[in-house]
Amino acid sequence: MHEDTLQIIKRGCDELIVEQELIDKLRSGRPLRIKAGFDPTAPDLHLGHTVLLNKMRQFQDLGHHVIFLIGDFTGMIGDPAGKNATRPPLSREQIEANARTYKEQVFKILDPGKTEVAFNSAWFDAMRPADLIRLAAQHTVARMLERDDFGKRYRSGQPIAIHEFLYPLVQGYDSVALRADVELGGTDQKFNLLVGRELQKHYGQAPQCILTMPLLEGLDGVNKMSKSLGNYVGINEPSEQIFGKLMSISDGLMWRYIELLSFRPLSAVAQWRDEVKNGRNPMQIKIEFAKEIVARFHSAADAERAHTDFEARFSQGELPEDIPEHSISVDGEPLLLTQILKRVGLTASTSEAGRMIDQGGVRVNGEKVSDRGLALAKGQQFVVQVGKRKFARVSLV
RNA sequence: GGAGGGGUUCCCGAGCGGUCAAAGGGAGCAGACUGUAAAUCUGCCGGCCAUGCCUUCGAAGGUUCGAAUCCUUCCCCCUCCA
Repeated sequence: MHEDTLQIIKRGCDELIVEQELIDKLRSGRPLRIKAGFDPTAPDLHLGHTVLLNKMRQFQDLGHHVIFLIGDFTGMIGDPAGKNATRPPLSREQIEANARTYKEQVFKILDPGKTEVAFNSAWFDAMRPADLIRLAAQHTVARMLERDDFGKRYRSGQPIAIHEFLYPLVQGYDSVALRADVELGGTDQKFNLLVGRELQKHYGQAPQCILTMPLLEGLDGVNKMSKSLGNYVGINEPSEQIFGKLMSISDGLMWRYIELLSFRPLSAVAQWRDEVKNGRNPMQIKIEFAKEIVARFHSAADAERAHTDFEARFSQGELPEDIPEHSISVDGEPLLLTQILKRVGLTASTSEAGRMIDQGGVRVNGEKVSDRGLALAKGQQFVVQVGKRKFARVSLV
């Protein structure tokens, strides 16, 4: 084993269980089987996912075999989050479509030649009820309740459906089926990952090592980054969006993002911290960081462009480059601005449009609008703006 | 199977016959201030053909001039006992 292999593996991670076991496995010299599971329903990857993907990539670079597992069977259960509904299984076509989308995105980070994509329906669909009962017999309710969210919900009187207990078992069994040497996951996965170890022992395998990665906070700095909360930066987003979103995070959160997402050496990051301490504007560093990320998913040229675009737009108040265009047909009577805002999707309703006008958040061609009765006649072309970020170019025909 | 508690607007959570589109908090949005940051302050925060009208308080019926509030049935959740 190379001297710094372990250091590379451990960099940025939250916890490694059990370190000595991993050292022994690495010493064996064979390529290790590295497993990481993904939800089949969310093929829209964001920066939060890349924390894990980066780690997978590091394993690949060290010569190991990475298994990208799509939990299409697990998806029926839905990771327990207080909802007790089972989800209908996705159709074969949907799963394959999602898998394709995954690959497009994941291979921006992973090496396609060194990645095995697997689906856990492959072994669960073949399982008979008796097998499932045997699997369920490997764990106790008391141990399930050790899982933090189960325990909390149980104590506070929140419902827990039986099938939710199956989730960790199913995920753990995947490790058995794949003969995983190491499983990667977020810190929130620790319990499930540990169940994998237990099950492997029951099925006569050496238990997998567990490497947990910290969860990346979303743009709000409070909740973890997730699509449903809308606080995410998608890796497929246009470069200006990625840049802008990263610029909007708070200074404190910025350091967290740099720690988990930047590939810069830690010494360079330490230097940044010193500079800020000595009075450098943190925004400068945020720009450097945002450029690094844009360059990773687009290109260095795109990163430059996003930066200059950002300067023009916010430091000098110019209009953004790509304003969505809409044309609305008007017959005779002028159209109320509130109606236009709703139709164009800048506000959710005419009521909201009216409120926005009252609050001084609406501009037409840069002029603040204060009259919610304003109507525009056929033939007009203009740019409407709601708040700082939402724009539309409208022509009434 | 028995007894009790509960389901309120995005979330938490008050309300318990009219003054309720429903307190308070959180989230969110807009404005001021800025570095499109944070913090802070102010305002908004169901919809509409908009000084009025319509839809909402688990579901469906009913009582009443009037219901989130009372009654009936149903659905769902929790606790204790078995």
